[in-house]
Amino acid sequence: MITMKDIAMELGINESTVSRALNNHPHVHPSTRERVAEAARRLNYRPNTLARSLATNRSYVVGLVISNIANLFFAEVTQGIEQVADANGYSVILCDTARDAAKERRYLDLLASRQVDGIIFMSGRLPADTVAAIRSVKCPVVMISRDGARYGIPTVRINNRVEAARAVNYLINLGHARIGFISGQLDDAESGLPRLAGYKAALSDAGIPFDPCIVQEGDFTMESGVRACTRLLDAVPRPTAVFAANDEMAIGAMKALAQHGISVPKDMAVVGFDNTALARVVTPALTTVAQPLRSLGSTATEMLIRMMTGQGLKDIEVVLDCQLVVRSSCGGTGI
Amino acid sequence: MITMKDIAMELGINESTVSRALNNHPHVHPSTRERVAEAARRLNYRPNTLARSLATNRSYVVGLVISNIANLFFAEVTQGIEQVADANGYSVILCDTARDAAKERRYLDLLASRQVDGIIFMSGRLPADTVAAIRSVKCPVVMISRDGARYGIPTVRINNRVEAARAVNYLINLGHARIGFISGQLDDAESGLPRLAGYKAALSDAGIPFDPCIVQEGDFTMESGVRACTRLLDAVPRPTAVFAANDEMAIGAMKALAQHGISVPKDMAVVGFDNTALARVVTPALTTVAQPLRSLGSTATEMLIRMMTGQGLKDIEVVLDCQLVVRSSCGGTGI
DNA sequence: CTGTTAGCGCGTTCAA
DNA sequence: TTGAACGCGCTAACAG
Repeated sequence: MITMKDIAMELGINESTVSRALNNHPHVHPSTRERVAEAARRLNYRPNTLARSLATNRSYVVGLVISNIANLFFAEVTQGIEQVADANGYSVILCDTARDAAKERRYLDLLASRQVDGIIFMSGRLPADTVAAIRSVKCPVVMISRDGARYGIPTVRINNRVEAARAVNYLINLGHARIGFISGQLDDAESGLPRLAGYKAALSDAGIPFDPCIVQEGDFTMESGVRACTRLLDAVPRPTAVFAANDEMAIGAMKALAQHGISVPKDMAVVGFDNTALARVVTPALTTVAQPLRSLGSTATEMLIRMMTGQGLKDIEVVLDCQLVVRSSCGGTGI
Repeated sequence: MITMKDIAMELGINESTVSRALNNHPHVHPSTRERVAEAARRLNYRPNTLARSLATNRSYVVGLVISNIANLFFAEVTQGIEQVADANGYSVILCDTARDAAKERRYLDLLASRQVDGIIFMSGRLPADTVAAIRSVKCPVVMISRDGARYGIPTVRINNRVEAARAVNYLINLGHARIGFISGQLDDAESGLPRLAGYKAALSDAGIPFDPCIVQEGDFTMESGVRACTRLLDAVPRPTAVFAANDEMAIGAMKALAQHGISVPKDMAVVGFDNTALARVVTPALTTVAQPLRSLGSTATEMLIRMMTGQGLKDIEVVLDCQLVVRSSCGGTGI
């Protein structure tokens, strides 16, 4: 490995002069600056970021703690994060926790050891010890789609209640009065309960009575969507539309409908939530509440950068809007 | 930040003794070891990995250069990589190149600056300057699904020719004699040409003449699959089966068939390639050549670790097998 | 078994 | 504008 010392010796000057020249410090003679640059090029010098970080106490690395990178939701958010991080000179260390709370804490510790300048967290629930682990890391942390603001942790999220209501209102405006709902786990304080609440609120605002018989709990998997929808089909009267708390369950619902020979959207309208690539790929293409996936990532990263550079935040919580993307599962044209 | 020096002073002993105790070196008195451990716990000591890496010249970080993390193919491979890396004490720096060759080289340079112990590369083609950039990084590199072996770079891959033939043979055994093919870009030396070659070989082995009219080139996107399949439907005689070089195009094909009222698999069998989550989610669920996605990642990482720890490799190239997963697009039962 | 010394590569004083 | 000296936190070599 070739170091600053090497190019200093090569030029018969001092190491610190090399450092200053390479880092574009103000008071270096143009000629020395040029000689240093030339020598660096010629010797194929590569700065050692580790040493620099140790000396400056800034690593230009951010940690990303995520529950499942093979899930399109996280993968798309991750892309937004990586892009903004890189554009600002930061590298991203990827930590996939597989929803294991112990692993989450281990990763937080690891990242602290690695002297990351900041952390983006979007994994798991927030029990007391996880919050404690986050606090014990001394660097800035931003959360995505979690209830971090309650603990004073800067957060980027959507308003799940409002966005779920958006979907239901759309179905109501389409003329549906009997709308089934496939929820996620109701102990999920983010995508579970709030989306159910939004469903209820929209019905209530429209004067439609709430019928628990046409609410089925799933677990965000396609298979659970199949089962939940199958149960919904037994309800009397049978719903004319189904809203699912995420796309995978909505897709499962469409599978169940296909099995029963029920045509979408002629006999049943289906709406999902998230708008990962899955939504546009299924047949018929899925109408869905589109989360701004990349924006969740990029916005969070921008917040984190402001914090890492000591610029401070206007708001501790940023709420982004979703958009209803109408596709053929609901009367749109599809691809 | 609390350092080894702090806990050394606290205990009135020497810094290096602390280091040895913390690192479980052989010759330390059990009692001092315990006192050090206790003090470390009490003071909430966290090792500074940066400093350690600088001193030992090993960072326990690997770089991952990938073209698109929001693509399920890469996301699933990435999960395999991260899992094995973490299990062996390595962290992963994620670099998303967006298929930009300049960005690839920039990232390689960055990773070298960050003193990564190794790199996994699965992005883009391999023009001379990319190969040069890879060589100029002095750490071990492993490639996935690329023609790296030709340049002496250890590689994990599948045999695209053989695996494509596997799918076509399956269709032939099902009784199909007129099998359309939707290829990827033919200038893709990995998933393009070889898969076409496998298609041709399987036909030839079965004594079925090759008809260029029922081969259409796409670009691996769903939309291109729609267009290609639409063209295939005009061929006379019309194919009874379609094989697409990846799942997205196969899904596009199924969309086109649905638009034309052609029932899958009754009137047309469809087979794809890759087996990302997309394949099991579409309706009907897609029969596909299943790449061992996580294994590609984990195997590559295991190779890399062998290299980084100086254990050497048996083979410079590891070829993994695929498996045909039969789902309802082809006569299977689907979900 | 433990202390001393030196050094990893770089940034940053403080003088000159 | 440059050089000399020191420190970042940790590991390693050599004594003792």
